[in-house]
Amino acid sequence: MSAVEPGWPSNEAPPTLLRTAPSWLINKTALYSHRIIGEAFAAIGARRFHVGLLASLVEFGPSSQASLGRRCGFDRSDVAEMINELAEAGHVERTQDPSDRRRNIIQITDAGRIHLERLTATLDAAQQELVAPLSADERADLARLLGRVLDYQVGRHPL
Amino acid sequence: MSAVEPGWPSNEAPPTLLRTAPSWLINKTALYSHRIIGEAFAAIGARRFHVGLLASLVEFGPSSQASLGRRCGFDRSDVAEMINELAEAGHVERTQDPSDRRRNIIQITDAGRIHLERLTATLDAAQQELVAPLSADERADLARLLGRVLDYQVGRHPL
DNA sequence: CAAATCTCAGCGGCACTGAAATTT
DNA sequence: CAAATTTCAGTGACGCTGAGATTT
Repeated sequence: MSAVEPGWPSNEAPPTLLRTAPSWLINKTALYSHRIIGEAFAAIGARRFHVGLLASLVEFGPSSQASLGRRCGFDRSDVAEMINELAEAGHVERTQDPSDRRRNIIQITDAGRIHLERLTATLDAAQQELVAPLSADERADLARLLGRVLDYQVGRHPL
Repeated sequence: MSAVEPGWPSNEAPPTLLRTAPSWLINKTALYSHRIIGEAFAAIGARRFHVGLLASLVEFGPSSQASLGRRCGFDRSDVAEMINELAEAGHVERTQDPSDRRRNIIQITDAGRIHLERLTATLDAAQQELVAPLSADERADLARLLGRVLDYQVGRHPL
């Protein structure tokens, strides 16, 4: 048995300080997550942010851009751009709120719902690839632990 | 008991699809990690990449830039820039390898070792903040699970 | 007036690509 | 010639800031 983990080139393993640092483990795992999910979405002409926005609109109904941003953890200014793209693709409709004319009301379209179904299936498959080495129990543990950290941090600073 | 997790604005929780997606949990947790560690390092005039490179040089001795990049998971071209910065600050020395003149030999300096000690202390404190809501056992579980995912992914595609 | 919303222009950190030059 | 290393120029996704215009 070796001190080096499987998968690493045995002569060029990462320094112990990184290997045992939760922040490094989280960041590098997030990098693989980006790659795997990003490629899977790109293969169907989608982007990572689509799924959160559309799922939000389905679960909570029509929303303002600001509310969508708070739910999904996107900056207000980025949401404007994202909605441009989703509206251009016909996945959402943007109308002005007559009862509060500062706001846009964003609604998902039928095409958007269909798109979301593909996104969900694609995301599920990509995520299975991501956490492939973990058992079902371990996947649940990981989600639980990350959720605890996230809840705590969100309580200190909003997403 | 409510269905909404603590910390979230009760009326603007994230959609269930995100909340239960491992990729989203990882990405958002990584975002907080970036912020917390980044700010802690900025407060002492340091950057996140310093710690990995310097720790690598201490643990494994003088290395080429390519080797440093493979150990820490940095792109070859980014390493060149990073070493520029560390050399400028006097934390490393860059000399040409006489036995293989393609390579640079990067060595940590005494100032670099002192810098690393500060970095390590700062990182430890920042990481405690990051995983504050978890018990010691849970922190170990989280590191173990992330490490398993990382090892698996590194085996498929290098860092 | 204070606060919220939308929009735009721009910035910075970061991962990455492609290509050139050198050396093995 | 093939492969490895360094370097540079540039790209793109992403998180974020600041400011302006509008409305509540």
